[in-house]
Amino acid sequence: MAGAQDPIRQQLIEARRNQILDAAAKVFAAKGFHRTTTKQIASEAGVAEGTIYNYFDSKGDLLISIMMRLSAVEDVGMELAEALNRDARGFLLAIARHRMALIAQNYETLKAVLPEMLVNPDLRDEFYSRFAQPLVTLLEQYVRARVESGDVRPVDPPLTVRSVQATFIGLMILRFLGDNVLASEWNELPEALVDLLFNGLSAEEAA
Amino acid sequence: MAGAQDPIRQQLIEARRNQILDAAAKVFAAKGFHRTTTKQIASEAGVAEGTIYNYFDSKGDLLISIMMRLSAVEDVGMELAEALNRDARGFLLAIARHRMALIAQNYETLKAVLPEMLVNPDLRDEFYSRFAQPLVTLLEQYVRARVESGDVRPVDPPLTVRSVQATFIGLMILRFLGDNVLASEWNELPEALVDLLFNGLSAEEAA
Amino acid sequence: MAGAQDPIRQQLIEARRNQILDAAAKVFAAKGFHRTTTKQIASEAGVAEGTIYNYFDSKGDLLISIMMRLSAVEDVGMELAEALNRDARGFLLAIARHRMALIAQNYETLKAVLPEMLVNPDLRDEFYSRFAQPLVTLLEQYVRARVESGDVRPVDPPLTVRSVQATFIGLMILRFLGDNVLASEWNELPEALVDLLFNGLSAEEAA
Amino acid sequence: MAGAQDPIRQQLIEARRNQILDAAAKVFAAKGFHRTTTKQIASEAGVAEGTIYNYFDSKGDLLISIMMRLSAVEDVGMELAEALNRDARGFLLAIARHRMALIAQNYETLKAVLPEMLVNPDLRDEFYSRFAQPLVTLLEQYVRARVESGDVRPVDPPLTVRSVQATFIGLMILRFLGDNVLASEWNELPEALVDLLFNGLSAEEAA
DNA sequence: AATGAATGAGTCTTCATTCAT
DNA sequence: CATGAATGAAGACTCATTCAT
Repeated sequence: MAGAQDPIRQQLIEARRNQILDAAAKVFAAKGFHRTTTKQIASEAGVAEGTIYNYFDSKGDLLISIMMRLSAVEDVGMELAEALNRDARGFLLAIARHRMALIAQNYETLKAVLPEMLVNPDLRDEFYSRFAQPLVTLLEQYVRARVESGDVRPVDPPLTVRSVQATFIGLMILRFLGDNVLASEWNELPEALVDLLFNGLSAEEAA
Repeated sequence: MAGAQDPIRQQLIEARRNQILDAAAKVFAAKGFHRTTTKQIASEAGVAEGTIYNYFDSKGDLLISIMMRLSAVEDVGMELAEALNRDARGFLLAIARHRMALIAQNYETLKAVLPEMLVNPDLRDEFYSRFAQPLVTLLEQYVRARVESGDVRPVDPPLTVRSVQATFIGLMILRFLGDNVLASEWNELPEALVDLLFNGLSAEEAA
Repeated sequence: MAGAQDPIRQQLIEARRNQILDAAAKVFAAKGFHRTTTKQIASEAGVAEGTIYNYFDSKGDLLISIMMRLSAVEDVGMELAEALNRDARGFLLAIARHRMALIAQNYETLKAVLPEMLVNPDLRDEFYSRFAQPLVTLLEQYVRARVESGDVRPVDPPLTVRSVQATFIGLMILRFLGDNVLASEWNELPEALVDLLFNGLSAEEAA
Repeated sequence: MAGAQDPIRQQLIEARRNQILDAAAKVFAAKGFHRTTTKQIASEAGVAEGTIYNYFDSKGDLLISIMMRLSAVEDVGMELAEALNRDARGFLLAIARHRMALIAQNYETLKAVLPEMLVNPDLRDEFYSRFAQPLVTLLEQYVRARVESGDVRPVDPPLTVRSVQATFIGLMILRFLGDNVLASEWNELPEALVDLLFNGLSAEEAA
């Protein structure tokens, strides 16, 4: 009897958790973690305040759980396994598209988590090791290889790669800050970005 | 009598304000705005809690004042008036150096202000209109001009310019997140960055 | 149909009530009434939280019911009807043994009830009128009679009797407080106690 | 300047602490620790809720501090140094008077602390080692010596001594429970008690 | 102008109790 | 009857702000 209910109960629990996390992410994104009260989250989720604590340990646990849910979505390795086989431009474009899509699809979550992350060591380390570091490492290996093969100019790989990574992050921040152009042209960004990063601004041919 | 003292009094007041703002910026940068108590700020500044309120309206006013002090430092127009006369590469390098230096010199202030800015509309607008927008506007004008003159490839100016601006911001964020390479190689960044943005990654000549 | 089930149902209900009360007494004794949650009681009893409320009105009702169950055990009159016929020493010994045994056999229950009793008027009155008062009254009558008959010295009956009663209570408290000697020598207590109360400490003969 | 204020400030702090502890003890005694709210304590003390936390870490700290203040009052060694030189009866009387007076003078404090002590290990250990244990130890040494010297009958010292100690505690409990006789005759208790403990109930001469 | 004790509104969190299944 | 998720009132505690000295 209970055997059949267990999976159902698990699903209900998961659904309720997501319901609460969605509400929390929405309010955190709108007002910031500290300005958000548990009462507001409960109200947004359509549950009582106490219900939140049947599913999460604390308000801080909500934020961490929001980020964990994002981690589950992120999967650099998979997506880019195929990209590695492309030429440099194709690779860069795949990365850029993947990144911009990730940001667009998780806009609220990221807006909820990022400001607090800059200030909370636990979240920071989690983010850095899950999102920032893996991409930097992967890019660095790729750039080194392509510099050796001659496809890419002899740039400084660590700094170059961090600059590329920084561009993704900075564009997200600029969107958070309310930049209207980015909001409306977000889908054009990967192309423009790759054009910039791959070909550079200079009209002159590289000597 | 008061006539002679006024300027002196003004200086004393200004000194005390700075003493408090320095302390506040330091603690905000270390623990975040909301986790910082006025007691901690007072302790760091070596004054009593009440004294803070003789110079500032509220805790929030401290943050705004910290940012205002940064605004006073920033002076895009001045610095770049001369840069406009250089060639594209020189211009970009001047901008990058200026930006990286600004970040390095105001590291604590920026770390104090930025996370809260993402969450506080007042601060956000102030930052966007003072720091982000002016540079974007200036860059955009420059890029348009140089595209026309043929010095710069026919890129999409708005997106390109935002990407450049985003890179500066993203590098700052990555430093906040504790990236060691950026911390130690910060001074090498402008060259590497300009090399990337101006020449691009591609080893092939632009057709 | 229900006619035959009634007695059985009554037994089942009684069994379930006792199961819950046993669990409650155990946890109350270990952690105190207020620090105990209904969830802990349910868990200890092996039932769901809601089930408790099918048998008891409230958490407080559990405590009162625990005490009522103790009242049912206690039966001063019965036990001492025979003791009244003994000589003074035998009577005192019978009382002491009865009391110490009662405490030992209901250690957990008493430890659960007593601290809260000191603080809860309802429980206090119940305890005082059921346990303290009857014994005091009985002892007082007995002492008065024996003083008149000359078996007992001309003591102040009310104060003497309360002192004797106090000794029982105090020994229980000292055990609650973790006194190791009392825990291991509890069975020797009645003899030692009667020796003290009956003969006194003095080596000199009463003049 | 500040040199002269320090002692004054210390006195003010001590006065405010005592004001709050008095209020807390009063309300704890009346309603019990857990049923007392910090708001009630504040109201009773005539201060704001927050003020309590300028002087104490937590509600629990109030209780511990109440007990500590009692510890400062208690001074078994001093009082009884002189009593040791008396004969057995005089010694017992001195102890009894000292104990009954201590209870009477700290009635509220004890009523506040004792119930929670039975349930809180920290308080329990503090009480046992400060109040129960020292008196037991001292009595035990005294009884052993007097048994040897022949002034006291050959009783079992550990159990006898604990019984005496238990009587003091039990009398206190009976008062807490609302015994009217004890409340009105408290001052007569030491004599009656010593009469009982020293001479015993028996009218017969010890063989 | 400086101080820091006092304030009390505001928040997170707990947990006894209810009730739909 | 049994269950346990949902509830929300209640309470301990924090901390920005005030103000008498």
